[in-house]
Amino acid sequence: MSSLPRPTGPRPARLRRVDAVDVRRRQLIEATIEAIADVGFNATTIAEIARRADVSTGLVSFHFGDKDGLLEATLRHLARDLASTAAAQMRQASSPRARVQAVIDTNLGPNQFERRIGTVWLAFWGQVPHSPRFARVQQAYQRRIASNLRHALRPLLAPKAAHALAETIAAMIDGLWLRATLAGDADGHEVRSVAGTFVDNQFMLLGQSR
Amino acid sequence: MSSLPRPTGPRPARLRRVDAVDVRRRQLIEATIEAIADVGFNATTIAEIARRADVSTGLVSFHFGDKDGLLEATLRHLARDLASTAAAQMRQASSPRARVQAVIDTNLGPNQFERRIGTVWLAFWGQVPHSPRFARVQQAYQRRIASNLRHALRPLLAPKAAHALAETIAAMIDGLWLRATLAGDADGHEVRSVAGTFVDNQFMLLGQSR
Amino acid sequence: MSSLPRPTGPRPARLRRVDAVDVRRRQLIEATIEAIADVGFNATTIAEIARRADVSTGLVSFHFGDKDGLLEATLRHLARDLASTAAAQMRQASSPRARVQAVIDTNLGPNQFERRIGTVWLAFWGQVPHSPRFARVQQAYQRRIASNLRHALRPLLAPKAAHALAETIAAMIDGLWLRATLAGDADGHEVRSVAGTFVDNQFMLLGQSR
Amino acid sequence: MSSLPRPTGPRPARLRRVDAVDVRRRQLIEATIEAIADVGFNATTIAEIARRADVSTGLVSFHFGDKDGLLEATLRHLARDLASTAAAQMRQASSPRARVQAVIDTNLGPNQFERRIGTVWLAFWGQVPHSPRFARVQQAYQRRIASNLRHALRPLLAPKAAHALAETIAAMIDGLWLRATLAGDADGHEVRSVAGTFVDNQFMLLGQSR
DNA sequence: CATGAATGAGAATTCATTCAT
DNA sequence: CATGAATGAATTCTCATTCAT
Repeated sequence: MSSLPRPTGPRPARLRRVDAVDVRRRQLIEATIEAIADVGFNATTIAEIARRADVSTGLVSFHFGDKDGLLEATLRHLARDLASTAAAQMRQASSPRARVQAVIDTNLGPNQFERRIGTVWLAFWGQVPHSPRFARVQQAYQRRIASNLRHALRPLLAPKAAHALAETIAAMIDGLWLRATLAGDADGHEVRSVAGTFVDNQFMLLGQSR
Repeated sequence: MSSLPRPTGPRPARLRRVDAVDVRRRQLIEATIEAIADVGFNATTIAEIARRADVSTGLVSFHFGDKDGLLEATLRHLARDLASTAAAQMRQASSPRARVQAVIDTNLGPNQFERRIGTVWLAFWGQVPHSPRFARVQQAYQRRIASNLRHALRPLLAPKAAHALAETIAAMIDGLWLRATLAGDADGHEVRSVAGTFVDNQFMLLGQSR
Repeated sequence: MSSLPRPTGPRPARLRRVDAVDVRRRQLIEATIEAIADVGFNATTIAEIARRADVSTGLVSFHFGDKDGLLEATLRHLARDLASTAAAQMRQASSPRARVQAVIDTNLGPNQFERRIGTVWLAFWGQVPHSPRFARVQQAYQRRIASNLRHALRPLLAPKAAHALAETIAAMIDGLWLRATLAGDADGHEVRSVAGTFVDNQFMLLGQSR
Repeated sequence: MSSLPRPTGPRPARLRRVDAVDVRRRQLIEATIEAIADVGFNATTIAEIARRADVSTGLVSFHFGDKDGLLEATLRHLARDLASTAAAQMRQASSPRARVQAVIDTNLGPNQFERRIGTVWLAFWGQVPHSPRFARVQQAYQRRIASNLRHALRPLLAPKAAHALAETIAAMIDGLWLRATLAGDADGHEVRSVAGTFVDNQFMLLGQSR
């Protein structure tokens, strides 16, 4: 309608096709997360997801092939989200202790204690042992946490010791998260401080053992 | 058919009615555990369970009302199993440290790392946020661990500190278990030693802080 | 209700379980034949079949696994029917010529020209090139016709010549049947006489060539 | 955009509009034939056809209205192909016997034994009894064969006899084709010779009966 | 107590068709 | 002319539950 000369360049007035598709995919993934959080894994049907995303049921297969494809994309989305948060927090930390705390804050951060997120992770974990697709994503996530922690501890410890402590801290993080989520605790504050104290203690012991 | 008076006494030749029923219930619960472990929560149908138990599908509703009843009974069975193992190990422990170790050995014992058991717990946990029935059982289990640990630590610590340390140890136990199970590690040995070392460190710190 | 002593033996008053199951299977197969004849292969849905058999849709998978299983069973039923009719007619024929006529009468008999039957065969044949299951049944049927004809001709001809003539007669039978069915002709009478004349001619030629 | 007068004449540089459209239609029809031959009638979806023709799914409705329109056009294409081949072969034949042979060679020619073509005819025939559109095309084809044969036989026989023999030969042709196609035989050579011998015999009998 | 045939609601998936771009 | 995202009805298959035997 405008008679002004369109600026040449990569930017058209409307959303580009490919972007619109990405938006739709995101929309379906969000709807999936909400459905799992609200009604659980079993009750999360394609119809339920489509209803929440306000699209037709057929669209899921169009964009994700089948339900499993959508679920895997959803799990990947959750994992990627966590990873990018972790990366951002790690960049801002300037000491080993701070970097460890960054990992803790990411994994036990408020986001992760939202009912919306926590129950979804839990639901996926319940499927992991019987879904190679989920297992792959889950393993990548698990390795990334440990790797982040090892990297943070490297300046202080020999590789083997760094590995052991990283695994211990990772377990503590996951355990605290798990118990809080299963108990329905919404508050991550106390949990984060427990984890912090735990790490402080470990670092104190490290200082002594030197 | 015999009109002779039945000898009263400790044991009739045949199984008493009530015992036969218990055997059937146990048989169905075992089949359920195996089915969940083998094919996952979603693929565990009544037909699948009945096939494994070598009974007809109709029998489930007879003994457990409906599928959900069977599942809840199965979860209770798992929890009770763990509790009785814990009680037995606790009785034999004579020091606070040994009692803590008993909790660790129970929860990270070989049983719990059987694929058969671990994936089943995980599967149930995935349902906990959306099943009040499961949630109740799960909460009881979670409280029992913490209570066992608090009881073990009471001789050494003030109630509040005991509570905090108990929660920390419980989190460590669950975290180690979770990571090992999700990663498909079958070996509980290493995990138990990590937990032991962790507790040793905590006790060492306790000694210092006095 | 009767107080007479039951005759011991294999025959209970009511239908035996296994017989009832057979009746149900037969019922579903008949419904399938009618559905294909009436509305065609594509429009023959499980719901349509169940409606005609006056049972629920779930019963199909219970008895035949899936739709394909029912379709294969239906094709086998048609083929077996034809085979048993052929066998009966062959037994009553006392000369080579009569035996050939028996094959003709079976395959071009009134049954085969019922709309109910003809269109169903045709529908299956359309699927044969893409269904190994159907192809197997079809091949068995095709071989049986040729074998019947060869057997009838054996007293008159050397094996090689018998084979050739059998194939020719079989082709004539199938071709007549096909054209009549495709044209919607309900009348098998004319077709049978054409086939008969054709065979007479062939036999006449045989007589001359000797 | 050009305002120059288009040069009238035999051929413009670009394809004319109407030709380009014809090319597209042909392209879609060929893709349909290949799809039916490869995956069967039921699995031949519009998406499958579009994929093979390397166009979008929407194009089908544009050019053929709907799927059924495309299928009918495909069947007509097959029939027209056969008819034009037959016409060409007939023109070159100079005797009644040769003209009959031309019909045989056309209908049992190598083309018709290509898997690509044979299974497609068969698939359509399976639908004929339930599709008036297909039935019309099929009847036209069937009549044409018979008419060609009658025409070839007219110099030798009275109309009634010509009709009868034409039907017999047509049945033989279709029967041979059918059995060969259903059996998956790729070779038309043997089949053509069987048909030839058959006709020779018939002609010999004709000579005798005069 | 136990069986297993039968039901029927509900789930995933497919696919012809439409339509804004 | 052409695209392909979107729709939504139709279909198959699954499965917890019931109930006559």
